[in-house]
Amino acid sequence: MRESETPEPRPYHHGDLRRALVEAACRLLEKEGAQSLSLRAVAREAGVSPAAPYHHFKDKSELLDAVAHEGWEKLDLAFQAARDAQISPPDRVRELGVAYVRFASQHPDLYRVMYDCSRDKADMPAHVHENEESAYRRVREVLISAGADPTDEISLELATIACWCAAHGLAEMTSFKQFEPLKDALGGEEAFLRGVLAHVGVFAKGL
Amino acid sequence: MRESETPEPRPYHHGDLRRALVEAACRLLEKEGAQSLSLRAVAREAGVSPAAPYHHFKDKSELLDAVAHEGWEKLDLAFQAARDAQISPPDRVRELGVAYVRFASQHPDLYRVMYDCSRDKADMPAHVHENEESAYRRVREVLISAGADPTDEISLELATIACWCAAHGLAEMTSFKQFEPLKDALGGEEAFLRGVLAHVGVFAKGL
DNA sequence: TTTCTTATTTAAACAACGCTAAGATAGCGC
DNA sequence: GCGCTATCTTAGCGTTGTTTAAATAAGAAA
Repeated sequence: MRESETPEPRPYHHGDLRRALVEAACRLLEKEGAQSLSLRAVAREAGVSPAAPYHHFKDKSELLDAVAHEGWEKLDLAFQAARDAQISPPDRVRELGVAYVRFASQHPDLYRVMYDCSRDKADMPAHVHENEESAYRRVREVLISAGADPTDEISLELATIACWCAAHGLAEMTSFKQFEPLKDALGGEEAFLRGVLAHVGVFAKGL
Repeated sequence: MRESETPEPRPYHHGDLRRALVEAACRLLEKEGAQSLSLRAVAREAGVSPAAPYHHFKDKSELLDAVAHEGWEKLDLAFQAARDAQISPPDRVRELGVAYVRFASQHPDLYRVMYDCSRDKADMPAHVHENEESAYRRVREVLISAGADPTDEISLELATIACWCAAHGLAEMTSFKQFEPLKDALGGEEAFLRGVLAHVGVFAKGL
């Protein structure tokens, strides 16, 4: 807030502690895992006292909300390649699914935080669901261009939800070590993801 | 503590504290939620000191493992109706899916513990995957009797995994309040579940 | 400048947590 | 009786999330 125009004249004691805390939390998440992500550890990583975060976040869960928000933005970046690819609509649905699961596979602890926040509030994240550019809307549109009946609102929504469920389920299960042999047989995790999604109706045929 | 000499002859100090702790944990899970399920609270609920559980479980996660085990057994009971129903194989796959998600919807905190245990060990629960009676095998068999090629081992396994992913994803997302209007439009959560699963290829057509 | 006001941070403390170590107690075999 | 072992308790350690009060620094007003 209120960042001034010189290189580093910190307008307040720390500068932008809120931002620093979120970044420290992300750093710890990659380094130590979700298990050991305590508010005190975040404050320690940012070089401030344990009580400092409370001037920028109501409580720990609000810090995690901010981390999750950062996560959904990173996921959006991971989507870009699939979004811009010049491929058929059904293929694009599947590539969105692959990008989603691959992101979760590469940042498991961040994904866990992202999803736990949603679950605790019994809410889909705003990024995913609400605005016009959201992945939810995008899947919906691709389903239509792949042949779904645009007037059957209910069926369309059910199909979109089925997409998300399959992607989320796969995202959380892909690390199970029971699947290692199958991944090897298919030549890697990427092929495994594509293989599973190919068996989910909405991903396979566009409806 | 130490209720007076009741009919039952307690062979040790408490009788079967291990069992009592698991039951106390399940009770707390229904009453207070997963958030407030601490080891100390479980001990309190069971009427013993905070250190007592450590003679029956190595640490907290081992207690949760036992609770999760209990959970998978309860889920197996919830499966029975769908298993024994006299319906076509594709219908049975879907009914298994509905039973799975409905269980998670009715016992959200227990389901969370069940799944967190699996994720922390990067392992499918043994009940689900290993033995001959497992739901995993059962889905597999039903897929075959519904027309899947029994010789294509890889495709069969991918389809079975797709089933689990969709069911798990729906299990975790069904409580999102964004879906309330849709549930109302369809006449209840049960219809909503069936509607979503109908859009997942493996549930809809058996392959 | 000096003073006042407010935003930010710290230090100190509280209750609760997971867990460990030491000792007390109860059941069992001898 | 004796010892032995499993079980449970009391006490304590280090950590956590959170609150309170005091210190400090920045901006505005005099």
